Amino acid sequence: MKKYDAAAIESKWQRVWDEQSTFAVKLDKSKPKFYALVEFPYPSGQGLHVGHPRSYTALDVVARSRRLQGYNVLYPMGWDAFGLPTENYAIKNHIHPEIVTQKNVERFKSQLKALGLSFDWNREINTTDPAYYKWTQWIFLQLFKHGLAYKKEMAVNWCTSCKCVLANEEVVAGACERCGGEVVRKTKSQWMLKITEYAQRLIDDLDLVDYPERVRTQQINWIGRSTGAQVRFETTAGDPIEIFTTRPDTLFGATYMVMAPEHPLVEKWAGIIENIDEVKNYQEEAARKSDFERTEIAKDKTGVELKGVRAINPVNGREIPIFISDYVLVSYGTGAIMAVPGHDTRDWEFAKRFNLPIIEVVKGGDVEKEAYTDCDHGVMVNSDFLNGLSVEEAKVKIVEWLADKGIGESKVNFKLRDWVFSRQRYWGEPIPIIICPECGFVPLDEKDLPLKLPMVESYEPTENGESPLAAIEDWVNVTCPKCGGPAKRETDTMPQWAGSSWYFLRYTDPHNDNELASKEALEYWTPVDWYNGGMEHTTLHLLYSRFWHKFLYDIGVVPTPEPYAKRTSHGMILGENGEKMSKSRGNVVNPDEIVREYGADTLRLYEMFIGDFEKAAPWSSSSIRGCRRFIERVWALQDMATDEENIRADLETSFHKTIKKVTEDIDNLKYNTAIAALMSLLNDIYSRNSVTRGELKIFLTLLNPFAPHVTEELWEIMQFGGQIAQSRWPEYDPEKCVEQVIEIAVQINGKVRSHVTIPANAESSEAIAAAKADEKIASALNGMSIVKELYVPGKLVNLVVKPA
RNA sequence: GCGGAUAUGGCGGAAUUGGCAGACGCGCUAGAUUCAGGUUCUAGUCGGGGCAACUCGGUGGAGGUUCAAGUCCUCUUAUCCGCACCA
Repeated sequence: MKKYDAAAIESKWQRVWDEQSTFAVKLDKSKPKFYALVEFPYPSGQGLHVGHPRSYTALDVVARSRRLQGYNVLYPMGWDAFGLPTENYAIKNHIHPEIVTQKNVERFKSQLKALGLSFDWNREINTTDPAYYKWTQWIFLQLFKHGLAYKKEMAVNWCTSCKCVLANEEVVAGACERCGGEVVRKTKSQWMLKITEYAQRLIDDLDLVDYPERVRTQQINWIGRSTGAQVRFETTAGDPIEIFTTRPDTLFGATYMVMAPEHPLVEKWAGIIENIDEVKNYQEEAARKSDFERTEIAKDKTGVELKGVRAINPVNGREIPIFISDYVLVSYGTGAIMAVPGHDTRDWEFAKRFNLPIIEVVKGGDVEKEAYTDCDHGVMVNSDFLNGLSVEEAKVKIVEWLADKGIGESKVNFKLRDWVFSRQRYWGEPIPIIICPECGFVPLDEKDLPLKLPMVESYEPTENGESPLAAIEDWVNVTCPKCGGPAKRETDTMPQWAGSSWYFLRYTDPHNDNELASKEALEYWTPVDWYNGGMEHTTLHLLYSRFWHKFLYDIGVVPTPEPYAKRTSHGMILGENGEKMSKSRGNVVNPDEIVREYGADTLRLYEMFIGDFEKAAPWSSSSIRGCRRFIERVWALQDMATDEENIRADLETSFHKTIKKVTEDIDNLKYNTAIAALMSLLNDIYSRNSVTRGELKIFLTLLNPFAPHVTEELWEIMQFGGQIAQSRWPEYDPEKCVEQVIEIAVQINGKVRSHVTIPANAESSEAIAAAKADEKIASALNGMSIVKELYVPGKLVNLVVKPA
C-alpha cells in the first residue's frame, strides 16, 4: 500500500473530471431532474472563506448522491461580480473593474476546483458579462413596460461613505450594511420597483414552498402586513387628514392627531398655522437627523402643535389638536395618525409629555398608569354605540359605521417599501432608459440590448451624488428613439441584487442569445429543487428574487409561481475562539492552507461533521485531525480486502442500517450524523480485521459524496470498474435493518436494573417472562408485588412494583 | 418593546419524536510501538461512593403530568439572531 497522498490523488481526479466533463449535464426528459443550487459568490479580492465550502459541500453531497440515485442533476456555479468592493479596489489601484473581476474570478474558480465540487462548469455565468446582463436589462424593460419600474423624487437612504443610495433592506441599524458608514436621508430622484404590488402574494405563496420556519417568519415580519381601517378626519382648515389605524374600535378615545413632519398638509397650511416658525424649525431638525439618531433618541417624544388648525373627531364631532412629531413616519400608512393615548403606548407617552387628555375606551387596565393595549379581553366603554362590545365586535361595527357615512373603510397596510433600484456608481448594469425632454422616459429598443458599460478612465463617485457615467458625454448624449430629438441616457446603474434576482434561470440555458432561457429548459429544470444560502439574504436576495420570479411568471416567461421549492440555510463557521471570523480579530482560517495540509476530502468531511448544519459552529484545528485519521483508516482498507463479493452475515444489519441512515440524513441536512454512522461502520469493519470487496464497494459509495477523491482512487485500486461517480447508490432492505435478536433494558419503577436478550419479534408476554426470569430482576422482585407490567417493543420492559 | 431560536460532559455535538442520556469525533489518562517528538495501536474517560459486582445523583433553574420526561405542560433565568416609534 502506498502512503495516502491527498494532493496527488485530488489533483489527479480533478483533472479527470475536467477532461471528461464528468458532471456536465444535458436536458434529458427520460430521467427525473434534480436542480441543486447554492448562492453564487461575490468574487472578492480576499478569495474563498472557509464559510463558502460549508454550503457548497453540503449541496455537493446532495448533488453527488442524487446522481448516483439516477437523477439528472443540475448543480451550477457562477459569479455575482458587479459591486462596490471591486469598484473601490479598482479606483484605488487604477485598474479597470473588469480586469479586477477577471482576476478574482480566476482565483475563486481554482479554489473551488481544488475542493472537488461537482459543478457543471460548462454552465458558468457571470453577471458582468454583457451576454448575461443583456437579460437583466431585458427584465428591467419588462418591469418598466408593466408599470412596475418608475422614477420618483423621494427621500432615500444615502450612504455617506459609498456616496450611493441604499435600499431599505441594505440599511442595518441606521448604518450601511456593507461598509458600516453613516446613512442619512437625502431627497433624490430614483428608480423604484413596485415590490409592494406583490406583498400579499409574497406572504401567501410561502405556503407553496418548503422554507425553514425562521426564514418564513422573517420574511412575513419584513413584509409586515397589518389590517385596520383608513379614516378621514375633517379639519377646521378645510383639507381632511387621512389616517390609518389598526384599532378603529378606539376611535372615541382619539384626543389628538399627529402628522409626520414631512406631511404635505403642513406646507399647504403654512398661511394658517400661527406658530409656523416653530413648526419649520422642528421640520428642519427632524430632516437633519440621520436614521441612526432618529432611532437612538426614540425614547423621548418630541413634537409641535399646529396652532390655528384643529381636527374633528368624526364619531363625536369634538375638535382636537393636531401635532407634528417624528414618531410618525411619512413613509408608512398615510403619514398621519389619530392618537389614542389610553390604548397605545407611544400616544400615551406623548400625551403625558404634552398634558393631553387620556380617555379610557376599553375597560381592563388603568390608563392613568399606562396604556392598556390588550385586544383580547377588554370591553368597550365611553364609546356611545360601541359600549359593551368586545374589541373584536367593536372593530367590525365601527368599520361598518364609517363605511356607511363614507368617511372610512377597512384597509390593509404593509411595512414593505418599494425597492430603491438606482445606484450612483459605475460598476453595475446600466439602466436601459433614455430621458427625453419631449417624450419623458423612453425604454431602449430590445434589439439594442445589451446596453454596454462604456470603457472609461475614471469612475470615481461624484460628490454631487451623480453617477460617474454622467460625466461621459459621448455615451450620455443620444437621440431619442421616439422623436429623434436630443436626449440623455439614464446614468444610474442597477444594484448588485439585480443580476442575482434571476441567475438561477440562466443556468438552465446559459448560452441562449434569443431568450433568457428556452421554454423547454425552464419547463424541465425549474423550479430549483433545493436552494441553500445564508440567513443574511432572507429579506434581500431571497425576497427580491421571489418578486422578480413572480413577475416573470405573470408575463408568461417562467412556468412556476415560486423559484425555489426548498430553501435551507447553513450556520456560520466561527473562529477558533467562538467569535465571528474576521481579519481584525485575527481568527481567519484560509481554506487553501487546510487543503494543502490535510487535503480537500478532509476539509469537506470536517465541514460536514463540524456540527448541526443550520447552526453556527466554531472552527477547531484539532478536531479536523479526526477527519483526516478517518480517511487514513479508510485508505488502509485496501490492505484488509478479501476476494469475497458478499456482505458477511454478521455485518449485514450494520450495512443496511448505515445505508438507510446515510441516505435519509443527507435529505434531512444531518450530514454530521451521516458521517458518524460511517465512522461507526468503519469501526465495525476494523474490529473484524478484514473487509470483503462487496462491503468495501458499498462503504466507498456511501462515503463518495463526502470524500469524492479518495473514494474514486480506492475504487480504481480495487478495480471495481468505471468511475465511482458514475456508479449506483446502494439500496437497503428495510427488513435487514433490524437485528433478529435484541437486547432490551429491564426497568423496575422506571429505573434500569438489568438487560435481557430476546428475539426481536417476541410477544409482550414472552419479553416480560424473560425479564422476570433474569437473576437480578428476580431477586429485586423478592418481597414485592407487581402493580403493572409494560413492554415497549424492541426497547424495554418496565415492572411497576410496591412492597407486598 | 415585538418576533424567532438556543441551553445536554473539558470541547463540537448524538438521542425512530415520551422509552437504557452522552452515539460519533476532539481532548485527556494509562499502556504498547518509537532514540526522541509526532504517528499508529490497546484500554479508560458525566459526577459522587466502592477493589469490584454495584449503587446514588445527573440534560440552565423551580414546579407539574406520566409506569417512564433532555423530549409534554406552567412559571423562571441566561445567551444568540432578526425587526424596531410600522399607528
